Amino acid sequence: MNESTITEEKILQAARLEFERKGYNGTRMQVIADVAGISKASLHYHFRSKDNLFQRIFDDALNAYIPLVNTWKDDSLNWEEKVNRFTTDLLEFVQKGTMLFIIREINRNPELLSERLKKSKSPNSFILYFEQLNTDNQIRQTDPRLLYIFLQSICCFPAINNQMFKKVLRLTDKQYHEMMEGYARAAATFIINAIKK
Amino acid sequence: MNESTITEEKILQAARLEFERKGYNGTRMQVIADVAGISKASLHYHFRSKDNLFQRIFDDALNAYIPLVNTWKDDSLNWEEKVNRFTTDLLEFVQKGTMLFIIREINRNPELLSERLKKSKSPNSFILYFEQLNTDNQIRQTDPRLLYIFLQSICCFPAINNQMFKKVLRLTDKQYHEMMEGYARAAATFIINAIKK
DNA sequence: TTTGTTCCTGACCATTTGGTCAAACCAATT
DNA sequence: AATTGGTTTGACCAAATGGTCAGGAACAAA
Repeated sequence: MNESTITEEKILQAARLEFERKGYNGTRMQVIADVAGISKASLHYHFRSKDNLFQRIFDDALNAYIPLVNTWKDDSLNWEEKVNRFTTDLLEFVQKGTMLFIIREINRNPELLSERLKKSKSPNSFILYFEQLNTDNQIRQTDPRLLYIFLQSICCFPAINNQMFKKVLRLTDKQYHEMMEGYARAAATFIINAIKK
Repeated sequence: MNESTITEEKILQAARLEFERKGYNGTRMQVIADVAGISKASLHYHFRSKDNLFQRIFDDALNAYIPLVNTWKDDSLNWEEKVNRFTTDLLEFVQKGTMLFIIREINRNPELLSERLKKSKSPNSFILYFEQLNTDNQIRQTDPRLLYIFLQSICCFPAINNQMFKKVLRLTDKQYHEMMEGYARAAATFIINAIKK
């Protein structure tokens, strides 16, 4: 790893931190430079502009997220086990705090999504799988699209809205964290119960 | 309604629009003034500063939200009917687009919440109600706090993440809107199925 | 008509912020 | 030692932005 790559790695790390925490509009190039331990001029040398740097960070975030929610591994597990793994994987990602960042920025500028998601070809494999389960009558008849939304919501929202949940449920950070330990499993069970015959 | 109140109402309306769409950092006082159809100086005459105006808008938003999620009306409906009404009410509020605003700003500055929520005394009435249902063995044993989170998530998240859902599920605006028509009912049924014995 | 009050505005200000640039630095090559 | 090419930086710039202020318009009270 040469000198330049090291610096760029430091920049990306700092930029990720700032953009995720403060959002595009709240982020200052000077702060990124400070956190990365370099000058602002050097920052601009490596990444031409704020927009440019942001695009890079946003792409990385989206590329980590999309495969996670757009694939439904085809393996030997039965559907209940699959639901369990899906919620676990999703929750692990979502804990990193990237989810609010993605949503916030898409909302600020919806173009961000359209530019990047045109390619995908066949319908979501999650949908296909649950359509089949419906046809085979293995679950209570449920619109797979709604099911998808329910599952995503249950997994993603607590990570985004944790401040509010803590307050309203009167939980300390520690208590909330403890509850979240078993959350993936509880969520999966809840969903399974809802559609099991 | 005197001259001043009319102007202030126009300002508040414009400010709400801007703050909700663009967030605190993305909002420009000049734009609020333009939308309200007055000068920036006049804007400052009525609301001393940007912070001041923002506080007002944020308070209004929070005051519309909190009672909605913190109360569980005690009436003659049975628990399934209550779930139905709760989801319906919550979804109606959430459609207005205020939810992402609240979450975004709380995340930017958690103080916003702590300042405003210290007063509430007894545990959330939703929790109390479902604790009782558990004790009476009327539902499948479920941690009421988790249930609360599940319900909130299912209702709030689709309104926040709609851009993403549309893309991933390959739905047009019209299709998505149609699906959302019956969403409150579907969500309630889903939740009821999950905890019904 | 004069005086006073409320509301409104153009012009202006200080600071912040993304971005540029010439000069310096430094390691490798000749 | 001299040259070269990539990297870093302090100083600087133009635009944007929140905020101020003196004065003007509108209207009512004296």
